[in-house]
Amino acid sequence: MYWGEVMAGHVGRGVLEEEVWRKGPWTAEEDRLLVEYVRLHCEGRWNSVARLAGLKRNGKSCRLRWVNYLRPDLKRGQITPQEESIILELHARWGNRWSTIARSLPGRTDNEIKNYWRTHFKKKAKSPSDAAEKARNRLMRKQQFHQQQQQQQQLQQQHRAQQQQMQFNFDMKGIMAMLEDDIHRTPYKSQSRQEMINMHQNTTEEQGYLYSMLNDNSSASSAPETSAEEVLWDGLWNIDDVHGNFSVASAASRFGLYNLVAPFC
DNA sequence: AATCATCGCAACCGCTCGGGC
DNA sequence: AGCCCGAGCGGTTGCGATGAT
Repeated sequence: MYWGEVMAGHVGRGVLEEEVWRKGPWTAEEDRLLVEYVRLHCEGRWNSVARLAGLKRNGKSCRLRWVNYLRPDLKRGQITPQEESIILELHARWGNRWSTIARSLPGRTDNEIKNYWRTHFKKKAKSPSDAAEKARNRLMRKQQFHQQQQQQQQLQQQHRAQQQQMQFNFDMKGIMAMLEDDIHRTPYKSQSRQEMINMHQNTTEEQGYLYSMLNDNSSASSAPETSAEEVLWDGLWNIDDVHGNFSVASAASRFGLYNLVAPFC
C-alpha cells in the first residue's frame, strides 16, 4: 500500500490544503464505493468522484478502474480463438488503435487487448514471418475476394433488397425507437446524435467484414451469402459500443448493467 | 527448498483532443 | 484566439504468480 503524489491547491479562505491521491491497487472497499457512486450518478465527471464518493483517488484512476475492471458488462475469462483472430486482423488493419479494436470485441477493454497483444504477438512479430504481416496479407486477399463476390452478388441483392425493403422499413421504426431510448438513457460525452449515427454506419461496415472473417474457416463462401439485412442487424446491435460496449453477446450482462445503474440515471 | 526468469495484468503516466469560457 | 479543464488513448511500469533450474 502506497501513497501517491501530493496535489497542492488553494482551498477555502486562501488556506493551502494538501490533497493526497491514493495510488496502487484498489481495495474491495474502494471498489464498493466507486460502484455505488456510478450506480447513483452514472459515468462522467470523474474528477468529482473523489469528493462525492469519499475516495482518495483522482478521476483518472477512478475512470480506469471502472472501465477496465468494475464495469458490469465486462467479459471475464480468456480471450477466445475467435477473439484472437479478430484482434490479429484488426491490428493488421488499424495498428495500435486499441480502443477502436476493443469496440469490435464486446466486453473486452482496450487495456486487456493491448496487454494480450503485447504478451502473445509482439515477440512473434519481430521475426520476418511475423503474425501482423501474415494477417495483413490475409486481409488483402480477403478484400480482393470480397470485392469480387460483391460484384457478382450486387445484381442478386438488388432484387432481394427490393423485396426486403418494405418489411425492413417497418422493422426500422421499432429499432429506431429502441435506439432513441438507449441513447437517451446512456450519457456519452461529446457524441452527438449524428456522430453516433455515422459511427453506426461505420460499425455496420466493420461488422460485415468481421462476419465474413469469422466464417472464413468453416465456409469461405458463406460470408458473401450474408444478407445486407443481417449485416445491418449486427451493426445495430453494436451501435451501443460507442457508448457502452453492448452487443448481442453481452445482452444478458447489459440487462444486469441497467438493473444496476440505469434505474438511477 | 531456494533462486531466478518469465508471464500476465492492473495501474500509472504523459500526451492529445474537444468543449466551455 | 487562447487558455483551462476533463476525458480518453496509447505506452510503460510494477508486482504477484508461475515455471524452470
